[in-house]
Amino acid sequence: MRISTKGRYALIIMENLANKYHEDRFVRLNEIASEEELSLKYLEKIIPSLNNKDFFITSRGSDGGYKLKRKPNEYTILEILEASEGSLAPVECITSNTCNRKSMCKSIGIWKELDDTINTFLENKTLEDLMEDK
Amino acid sequence: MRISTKGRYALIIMENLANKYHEDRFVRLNEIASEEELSLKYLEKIIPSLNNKDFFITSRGSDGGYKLKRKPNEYTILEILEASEGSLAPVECITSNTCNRKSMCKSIGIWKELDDTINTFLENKTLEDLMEDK
DNA sequence: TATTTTACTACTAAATTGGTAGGAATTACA
DNA sequence: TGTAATTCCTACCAATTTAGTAGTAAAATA
Repeated sequence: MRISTKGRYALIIMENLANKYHEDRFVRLNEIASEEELSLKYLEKIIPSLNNKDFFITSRGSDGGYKLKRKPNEYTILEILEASEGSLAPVECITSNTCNRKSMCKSIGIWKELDDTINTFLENKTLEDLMEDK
Repeated sequence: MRISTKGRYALIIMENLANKYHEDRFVRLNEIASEEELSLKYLEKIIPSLNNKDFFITSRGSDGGYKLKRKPNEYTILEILEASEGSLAPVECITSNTCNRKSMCKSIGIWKELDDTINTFLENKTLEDLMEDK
């Protein structure tokens, strides 16, 4: 039941930007990639899912880059992970309703409670909780 | 962050046996497979991970099968899922220690807390919570 | 000895993961 | 005006994982 690199690297991108929030400048993705020792090309593939959620102010072209739109404590870890990974639900049937064992399933109650437990935990953590100067 | 069919079907096998616990007989895997509309051959592949953990009394040959060794409320959902899926830790570094970003990682604290949250929840649910007559 | 069942090993197709590669669009600046 | 820097977008790919199937050996019963 693992979080993939997509979600983990998304958190790293966000945390990197959070620590530069007060600098109020556009941060190049390549700066993040080299500081965090990650592939620029792979980060480029992860960032649209975050950008779609309106997490950033962006600027293209020379001297372009990304900065956070909101204050770090206004992003929950849950929304960052859901944006990058999709739903964190432990079983598909919580979100999709396509399971053909549904009528006979005894486990669904536990899966829903587990899903709630995970979501509640991650909803109550924000980007600020990841920051250095905390 | 999904539980795979291995874990889900393991829970189904255990729940099926739990509901027959009072009958005190060896239940053939084929009986479970047909009642639960799952492949016998696939269940055969899942069951060794449970059997290794000493969950069953087994008997081979004609009239053989499986029965639970303990009472249903003496199996936690956590131990069943860990037996079938392996660790449920949301990131590998919680169990393995091989991550090369370890010194710079800001997220590890959150992952550990999440892991604890999940484990605590599943430790406090037992097979009995899945049973019909509850 | 024949049948039934667990136990064990090998194989496989499809999906997912974790990337790489290349180029178009946009902007700053010399 | 042109060049470099950067985001944005699409296509590709190798390795791993998932979700099984197939076949057979070993054990127990009748």
